Amino acid sequence: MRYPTTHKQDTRARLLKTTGALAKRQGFAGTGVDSLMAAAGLTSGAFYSHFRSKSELLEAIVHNELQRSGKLFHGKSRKQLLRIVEGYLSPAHIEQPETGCAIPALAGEVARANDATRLAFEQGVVTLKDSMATATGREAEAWSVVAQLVGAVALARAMPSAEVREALLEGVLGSVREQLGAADLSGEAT
Amino acid sequence: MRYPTTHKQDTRARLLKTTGALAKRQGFAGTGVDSLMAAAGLTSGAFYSHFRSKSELLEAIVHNELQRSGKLFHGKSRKQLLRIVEGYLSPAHIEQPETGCAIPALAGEVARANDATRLAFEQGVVTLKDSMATATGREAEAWSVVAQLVGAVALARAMPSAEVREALLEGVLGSVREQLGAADLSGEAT
DNA sequence: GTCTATAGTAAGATAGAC
DNA sequence: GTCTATCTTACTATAGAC
Repeated sequence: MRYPTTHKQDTRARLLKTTGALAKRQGFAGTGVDSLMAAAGLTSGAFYSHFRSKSELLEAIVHNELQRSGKLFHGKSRKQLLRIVEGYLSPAHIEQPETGCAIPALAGEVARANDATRLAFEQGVVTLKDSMATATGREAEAWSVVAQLVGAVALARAMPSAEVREALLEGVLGSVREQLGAADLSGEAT
Repeated sequence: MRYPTTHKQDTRARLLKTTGALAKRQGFAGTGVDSLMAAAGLTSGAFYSHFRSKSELLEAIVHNELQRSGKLFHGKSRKQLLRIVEGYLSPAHIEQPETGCAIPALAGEVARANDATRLAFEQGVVTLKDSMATATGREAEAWSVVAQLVGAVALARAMPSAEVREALLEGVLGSVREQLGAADLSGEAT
């Protein structure tokens, strides 16, 4: 029985989505090929028709996820960026890593991954920084904002107390608001 | 043959040091009990005389490491904090996670650990934030500084290009300098 | 307290049927 | 392209000798 020619790329796209979500929630190293494939309704035997190894999957996930994140921030106005940042620093984003940004969720594992994976990660992060720079003006300040966002989410997810988490998120949000120039938004277009 | 009564606690201290270093470099989940014990010159059989499980070890490592970090920042003057921050954001710290701060190195794994581990982590982070608050004045700004430090190190370790890493570290350092009030350090004691 | 040996499980990856 | 079955290796954890 033949499969339609689009079947493989469709399956690959589905795999990237489901395995990306699992990796962001449970960690990539901590999730076996078996579980990764089961999440997409397949068995581990089929895995190697799509990826040569598990580390190649991580590379594909990072590429896919950071491209998605990049598009979310790209070309946005100062006002729109502020909205996105508010969502980024929200309790909902802390509690749902599987649908959230891959950068804080996977940074630790990417640091120990191969060059191709780290390069894909870097390109995504730089794109994000560039988007931020359209609002901050200065490059240096854009890096400061990106580091704050990533650090805040990574920290908040590791801390059990809701009060502490909220103090952290609120503090960082206030600081980022200033850096994005929220003060002079009143008479600005979209 | 009897061991001196201090032997067990000495060994435990040594274990916390060596396994902490390994966990910070290779990741905790990615390092087997065998390797962890071998790093201290012991075999895996002896592990369970010191810890009831591997997750109990993580808890002990986090407790030990964050207490160490806490002491490094505690009671320091604005000027001293600035020095420490410069080291924190240095290429040396990025390249040597095993001797560095456990917070960016282990945050991802702690986020998926048990409550006791996450609580120990949180207490360490709050202590660090409190130390920062002596220099920033405002609590919110102290959180901003802590998030920036952690985010910058986590990101830098995952990015392969030295140029990009340095732009990130420099940008964040400049921002943190301002928040720590580096401008008015001229006529200040120690 | 530490060793060797091992139980039991789960991992990454491959082979061959359909 | 996906399945089941399996190889090999590594893991956490335990048992018993010293």
